[in-house]
Amino acid sequence: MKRSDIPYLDDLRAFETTAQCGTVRSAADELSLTHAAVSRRINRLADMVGTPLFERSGRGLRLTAAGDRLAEVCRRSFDDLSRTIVSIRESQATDTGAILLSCERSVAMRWLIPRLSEFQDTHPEIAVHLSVGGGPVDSKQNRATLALRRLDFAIVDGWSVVPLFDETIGPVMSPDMFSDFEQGDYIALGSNTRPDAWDDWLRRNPDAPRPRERRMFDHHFLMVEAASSGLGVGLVPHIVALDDINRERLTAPLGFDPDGSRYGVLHPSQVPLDENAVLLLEWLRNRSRNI
Amino acid sequence: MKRSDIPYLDDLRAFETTAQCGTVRSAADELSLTHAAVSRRINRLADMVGTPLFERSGRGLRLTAAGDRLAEVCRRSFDDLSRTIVSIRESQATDTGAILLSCERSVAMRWLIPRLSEFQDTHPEIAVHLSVGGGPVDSKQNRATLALRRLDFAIVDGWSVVPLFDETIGPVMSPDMFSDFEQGDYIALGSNTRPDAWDDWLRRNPDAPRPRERRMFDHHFLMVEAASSGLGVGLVPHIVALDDINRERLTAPLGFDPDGSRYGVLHPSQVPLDENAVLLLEWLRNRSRNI
DNA sequence: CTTCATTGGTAATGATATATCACCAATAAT
DNA sequence: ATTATTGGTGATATATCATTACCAATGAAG
Repeated sequence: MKRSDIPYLDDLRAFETTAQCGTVRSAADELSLTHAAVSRRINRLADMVGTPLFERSGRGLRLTAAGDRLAEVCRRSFDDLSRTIVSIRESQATDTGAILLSCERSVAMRWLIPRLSEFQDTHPEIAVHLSVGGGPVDSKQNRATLALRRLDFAIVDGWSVVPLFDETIGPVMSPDMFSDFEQGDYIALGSNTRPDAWDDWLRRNPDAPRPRERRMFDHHFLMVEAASSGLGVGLVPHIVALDDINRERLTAPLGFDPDGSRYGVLHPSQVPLDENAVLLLEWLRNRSRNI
Repeated sequence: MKRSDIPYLDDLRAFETTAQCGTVRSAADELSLTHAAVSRRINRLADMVGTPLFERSGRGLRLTAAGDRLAEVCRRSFDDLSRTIVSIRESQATDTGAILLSCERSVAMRWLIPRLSEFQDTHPEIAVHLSVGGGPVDSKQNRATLALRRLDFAIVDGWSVVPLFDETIGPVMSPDMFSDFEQGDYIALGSNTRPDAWDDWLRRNPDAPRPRERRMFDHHFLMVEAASSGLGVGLVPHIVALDDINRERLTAPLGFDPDGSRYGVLHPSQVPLDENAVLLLEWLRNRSRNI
């Protein structure tokens, strides 16, 4: 993902504050600025996005649809950042001895957390701090952390990789939607995090029934939830659908095909893993053997 | 939440790029800056956070534990922002006629989405675009949107509120953890989004068994998932635990008590709701009648 | 209808922030 | 020992940006 699309935070903050306050002038008060400064920032942001964020309504402003979406993402992101920063400020050196395990959100929710209690039962003395986040690992070297990742990026020097299993993806749906799916009477559910997933899959599976319609979600895990709730057919990794298939909340009539990528655990190769981390790593390998 | 804890985006971006690249100099190249500028930004950010984000390692840097956490939040937030911005750029006027329904993440996943298919079955012609996000509603007036919210903030002028139900919260756990809970041999699972939830609840329920330990998650829905997976006892709103209780994946031995707040649907009062939105609103009221 | 207090938008200017250019110290490889 | 890296820092020139004026448009009050 290119980051060239990110404007200045100060612009975003001015915009978000204005969205909350409702008027430029009250936002300016809140930010200890003049309304002129706020106005400039908002306009520059709108230029950058390519769409007006506000439209005039009487003597005030109202958000456009695009502005509404952006405002909500801003608020969430700022909340996340703010919360993490105060949390870091407070929890100085609280994490003594804990293992930091980083993992993608969907995998954490649908695979890791449901199995983690087993590990905790056998090793109650080991504290595992779970940190959600995917994508390339952050730096050449960071803390003695394990990172469970989809290996779709270049491995940075200084990290060791323990491969776990191949990623396989396939269409999944609520069992009572199977006949609709066979007849091509289904909505394809996608996520904006992997926008080309359906196109790629349909190209590789020319005989599969074509979707009647498409529907995008902002997050992968919302899409999975929507699939198990019968809103349509989701294209998901096997690992994420596993438990719901066993519970018969989902079926995968066409099975799962490898998409080339694989999952693995990354850890810094310079610093040797401590014994707790080795235990967790071994447990991860065992648990993922039959996927 | 005060937003005074948010530093400049340019600092965050310099930090995040450095975390990804591994060295200040390569990050400076990427950002078309000199290494001096990047170094300054990182140091200022570290001052703001109150903790060193990097520590020297040979001639390079490595993230500290705090830096690691912050880097991951930065990456996620930037990805989110970047993705929505390009998505807004592309999808100009794609959302014609769709209802925008905004809803908190946890409630969307554990309550709304599982029920939404029912609404879609009876009204397949109505497209509902779901947008996750909670907290105060953004502007005095925005699009013809419905927002399902916990009403723990001041209602802005220009919005109408349709109350739905009172919020009740209570401790929930996997059924086989019940005896441990009774004996006070349990881990209290909390989320950083509502850090005082357990303290408040324990104060209001002095006879309830006290937790042996605490464990915080970065997000509410991770905590709920951890509770149903048997990692401990979560303190969650009834609406979020409802389905898992019916499926007997969770029990709530002490039931749920009102915590003073309530849920409702917000919509702009100036613009009249179109008929589709009225249908959705009515459906929401019916579905939430027995909570 | 007029007046007045709002609203947001904009051009020019001066204050502020900041990137650069030097340096330096420390490390690693040759 | 030498050289090419790394990151850090002080002074200065630069460029950003907030302010101060203004203006147009709207809505309420008289």
